[in-house]
Amino acid sequence: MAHDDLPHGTLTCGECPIRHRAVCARCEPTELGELERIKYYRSFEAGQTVIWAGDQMDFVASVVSGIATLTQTMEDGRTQMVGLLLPSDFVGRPGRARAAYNVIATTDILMCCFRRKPFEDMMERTPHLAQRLLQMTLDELDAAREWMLLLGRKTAREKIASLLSIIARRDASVNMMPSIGRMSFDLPLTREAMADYLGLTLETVSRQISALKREGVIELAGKRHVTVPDMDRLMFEAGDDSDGGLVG
Amino acid sequence: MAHDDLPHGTLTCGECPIRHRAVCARCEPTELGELERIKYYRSFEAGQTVIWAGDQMDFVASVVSGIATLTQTMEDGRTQMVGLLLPSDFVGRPGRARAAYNVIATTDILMCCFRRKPFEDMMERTPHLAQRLLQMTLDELDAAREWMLLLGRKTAREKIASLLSIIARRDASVNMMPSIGRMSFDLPLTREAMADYLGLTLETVSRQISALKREGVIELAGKRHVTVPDMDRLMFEAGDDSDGGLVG
DNA sequence: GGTATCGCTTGATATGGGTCAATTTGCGCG
DNA sequence: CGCGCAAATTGACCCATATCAAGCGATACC
Repeated sequence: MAHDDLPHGTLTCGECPIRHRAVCARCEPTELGELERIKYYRSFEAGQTVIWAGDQMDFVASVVSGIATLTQTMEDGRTQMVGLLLPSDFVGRPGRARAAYNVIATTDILMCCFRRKPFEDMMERTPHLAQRLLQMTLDELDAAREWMLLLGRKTAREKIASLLSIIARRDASVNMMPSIGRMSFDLPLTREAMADYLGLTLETVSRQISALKREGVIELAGKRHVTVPDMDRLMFEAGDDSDGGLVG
Repeated sequence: MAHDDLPHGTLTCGECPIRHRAVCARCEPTELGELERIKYYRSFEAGQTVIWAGDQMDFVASVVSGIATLTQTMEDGRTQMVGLLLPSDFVGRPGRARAAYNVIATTDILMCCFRRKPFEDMMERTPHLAQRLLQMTLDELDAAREWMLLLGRKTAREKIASLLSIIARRDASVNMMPSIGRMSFDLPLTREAMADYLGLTLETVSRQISALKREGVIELAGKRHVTVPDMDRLMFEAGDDSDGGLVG
């Protein structure tokens, strides 16, 4: 199977574009064949719960298309989103018996699943695979820590600006575009989902978006399509380092 | 070298007590010998910066004794703690050229360091080591996500109660004690550090601790020594699930 | 022994964002 | 084309936490 024919979201190596990230067909043809044998596809409709906190997880998976969220919930219903799963993202931790949070489909999604046991067995034997997963997990950890700064110390306005600039950048990286100057993209989340992500209420999200629009930091076409006339301005509003440098 | 003679904080296997966590002398004597050859010790005084965001990191390390914190900082000085390094915790991610945050010694600390390059080379060859690091990183990720819920959705009182119960449990696990009923421990952090951890101001931390004391949830001897008459009560105040179950 | 300092506590006041409630917008569907 | 409903907006009010400020107690240092 040629590298370019791989289904979107297939596990591939670190040299490939962002959407393919764990084991490379070119680098490891034998391993890829083995992965092919233990994989299957599952699809879920928007709103469906893919994994419930406490579930026995019998598979690990990579998102092929669509968007899902990881959420933590308190007994009284307060919820906090703790991660966003976009195409190519991996879910289901090898070695974990149970899930610690809910995975909920935001749009219809398709996932490429691997049965847990054979996947873990394979990981035992192939350092390359364990290392790729380690890299991906470290990336997630960095993102989670960045998010902790946002949740703990940023104002509502900065939180919104941060979220917009992150979505803009992920969008740009998928389309292989630079994320500077004027940019347009669709919001893949409702106001409520944004609020859960940012530790705010949906009313505050709405008010801050209106404020940014009123002040010309963003333009809105409909409720979901955003145009940012000047990414630098948005990054400034987000309170991020002006050098934009992602260290680490 | 007998297993029990290993210096506190040495990398060991998953079957060992919490303080020894990456590679096991009994399981992998050869590898341990190799690790022995590339390791050295470094100590830092309280307040010293061990690693500065943006640093080229030439080593990875495991905390042997003392406490350090991971912090993120914004340009205007707002800081958010994003991790706590206790004895046995690992820092310096293989494959990362630069640090993404500051590591600051809270007390005098001793670290067991491994030169980066040989460590990574060794990881290439030993699936066991990469897998142990993956496990540890997944644990950290779970903790980070738990923390995101706290930062985004908990009240000041719940935040304080959560922090106290986490410290109590870590303390108990180090001393191999159960973490139920009546417990005593020392706070390893100043009020300001607690505030940075919780996304609060130090005044609010102080007020909430006073309130918990006034209401009998905790007792204080001096400013740092805490006694919890009833862990269940504290957990209730923390807003955590009453079943106490750590799923995942 | 006196005093400067640091960590902490407590009080008074200000304010950002939450809460509750009323509309408005926009989209799917008969 | 208009109905119905969910999502989003906007307003009024309130409260939890931040901010600013004063004072306390222990420890270190001359």
